[in-house]
Amino acid sequence: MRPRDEAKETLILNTALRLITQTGLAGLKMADLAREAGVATGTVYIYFADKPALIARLYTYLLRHSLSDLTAGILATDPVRVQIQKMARNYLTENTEHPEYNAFFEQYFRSPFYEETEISQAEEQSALQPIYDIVRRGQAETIIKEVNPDLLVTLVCGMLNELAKQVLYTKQPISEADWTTAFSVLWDGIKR
Amino acid sequence: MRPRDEAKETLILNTALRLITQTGLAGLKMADLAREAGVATGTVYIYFADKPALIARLYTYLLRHSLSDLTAGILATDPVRVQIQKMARNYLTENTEHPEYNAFFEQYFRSPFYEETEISQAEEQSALQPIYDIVRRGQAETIIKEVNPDLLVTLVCGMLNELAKQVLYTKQPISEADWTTAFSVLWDGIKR
Amino acid sequence: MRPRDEAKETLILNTALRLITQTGLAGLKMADLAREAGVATGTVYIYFADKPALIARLYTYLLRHSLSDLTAGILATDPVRVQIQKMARNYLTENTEHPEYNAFFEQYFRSPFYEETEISQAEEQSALQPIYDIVRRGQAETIIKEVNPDLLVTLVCGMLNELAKQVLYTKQPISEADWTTAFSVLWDGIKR
Amino acid sequence: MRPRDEAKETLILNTALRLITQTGLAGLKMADLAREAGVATGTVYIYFADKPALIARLYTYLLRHSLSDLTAGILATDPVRVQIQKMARNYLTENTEHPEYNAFFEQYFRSPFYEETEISQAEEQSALQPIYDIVRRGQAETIIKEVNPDLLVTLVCGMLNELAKQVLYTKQPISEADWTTAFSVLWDGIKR
DNA sequence: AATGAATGAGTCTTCATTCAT
DNA sequence: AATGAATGAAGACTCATTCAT
Repeated sequence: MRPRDEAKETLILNTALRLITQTGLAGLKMADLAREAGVATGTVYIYFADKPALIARLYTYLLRHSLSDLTAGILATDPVRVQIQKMARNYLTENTEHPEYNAFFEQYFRSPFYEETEISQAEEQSALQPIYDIVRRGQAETIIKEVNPDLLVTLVCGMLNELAKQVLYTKQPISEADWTTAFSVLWDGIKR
Repeated sequence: MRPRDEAKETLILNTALRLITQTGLAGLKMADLAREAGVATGTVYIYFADKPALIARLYTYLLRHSLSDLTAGILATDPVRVQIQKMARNYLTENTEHPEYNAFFEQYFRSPFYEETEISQAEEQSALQPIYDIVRRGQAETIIKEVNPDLLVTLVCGMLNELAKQVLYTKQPISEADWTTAFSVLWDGIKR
Repeated sequence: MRPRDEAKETLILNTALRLITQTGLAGLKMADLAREAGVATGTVYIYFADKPALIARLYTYLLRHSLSDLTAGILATDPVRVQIQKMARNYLTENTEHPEYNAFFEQYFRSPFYEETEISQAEEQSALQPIYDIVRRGQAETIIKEVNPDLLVTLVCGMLNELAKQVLYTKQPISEADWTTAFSVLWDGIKR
Repeated sequence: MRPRDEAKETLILNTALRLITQTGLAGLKMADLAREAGVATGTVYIYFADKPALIARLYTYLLRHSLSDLTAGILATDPVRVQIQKMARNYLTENTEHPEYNAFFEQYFRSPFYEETEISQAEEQSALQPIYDIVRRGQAETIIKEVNPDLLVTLVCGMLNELAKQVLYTKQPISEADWTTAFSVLWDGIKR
């Protein structure tokens, strides 16, 4: 017998993401997905129980991959300000280079698929953990405002998300000058 | 022969908006819409050629009706900081009390319906005009950072949008303490 | 608007029965049914929620029609023996002339559709009521064995069902001589 | 190279019979059958060309194995009445304890699988031979009605089949009192 | 011979749109 | 203009059968 191809699940998920980016979550058709992935329709149903299950799996899959290298290039010896700057830049880069991820998330939360599934909030939380860690460290060092970390993370992510959207719409990479400005707004906003 | 009922068109649009907020743009079914609006299915097709036309009409309709009260309560004599605080609060309230608007827009841009429409960006821009006006005044008074206003508006709107989402997801109105904190981040970020 | 055609439901049920007789319950396809009934596929779903609902409805429909004229030609003044003979003959005729009914029932009870549905036993019982009535009268007149009526009805129906099957398989109507014999076995079996 | 495993074929047939009893002939899925039998899907196709072949094989298999013990416990010295009573009891027991047989046969004849098969009626007839033998003896001894034996056997089997069904549906074994009653109806029906 | 992943034709069901009233 | 029954193309999912290992 043919061994169950572990890579095929990933192949299907990536193909799904690509199609969703092109045609929207609502436009995803199982037959298209199968054809694009180079498998038969039935094969998709070997790996995923049904369409909602596929979408839910795609969600957790992207969650794990989207924010995975948020800490890239950050040194433990970096001062808090530098760490936050690097991480913010990573976050922006991630969102700019993989706009599909956010595009999917936004659609998913508004879709009929969202309510149906039981997905651990924990997973979602853990992805943002590195951000919380630095915020806490900054507060401990009395560098960052001593307020609810959830609120700070919300505001900072909001700025970066909107910035990423802007980059996407204008289709122009952000200039170094603009990035410097943006980070100064971010940092002045959260520092003590 | 009764004339084409203007109020009925509005009724259908408002019903559509409500349903889209509940079930998503993709989940909107013409039969549901008709039933909820209290008319027959065929009647919807008297006022709108087809589903894409309905959605496009809803888009322009909302564009004209959203963000309308951004300047409410603002006095010309208020100092810049107060004006911005009031306007930010208005913006947040608007987004929190009328989440349908953003919910619709977010979905619309990602949907297959978007490609089909020919609508001027200009209209959208004008809604944000009061924000630009105050930013420029603040810069003239050397109170706000002397940088690209687009960037500032982007970052500020990003913060407020994310905050509004938070309010919606937790279904808890924002506390005064949190609002004070949020505005301090916003203001410290943009002030000179 | 077109008024909802009351006869269409019956048309679909009768068409379904015909197709099931030809191809078996498992062979019934909704598209075939629609085509044969001369309506669109979707129309079937206006009158019946789904396939199981259609089958369940067909069951109660046939139940009501199958044993409806069991008492045809029976006079209140007939003696018990004559009443039973007439009713037995009616029952046999019914089963012979409408073999589809029994064919459907037999398949229905064994099918995956059966378990799913909630159908009142009461309905089923009431169809056999005329038989029970006569049995009770016969017992009251001390003409029929004083035993559990359920058992008597079971045995008598068993004889007649098998006889009907025989008629169907041989495709020969039962001779008067055979009927006389059959009824003598039936009557001698239940009489005191 | 292992030889074609005779026991495995029987295992598959018995598993098929069990599943058909539970879910109906139409509900039998080859994948379920394989799993329940503890073999791979493909293995089933080594022993049987396809689903119709499997069903046809099951039919002849059951024909040979059912109704086997109809004469168990019957002594040549028993009077006709006792022989018939014992045989009727055997028949009832057989049908009650092996409802799968009748369940399968009833469905098989109605199914699309039936048309395809070429099987001699003769084989079926021979199983009922012992019943015919006793009936003839009873008629020779002028104890049983001097009528067409086919008709008598039909009626008697009809009673017993219906009784067996009753037992199955109520899931209660028949009481001795009920059996006595049932046999009295049977015997009074056929005796001179 | 045995395995079970893969296949894809075949079904059920939905829903935007039409049309007779 | 209004109605809602009817339409049928389109899409999700199943399952008998094949085939690479």
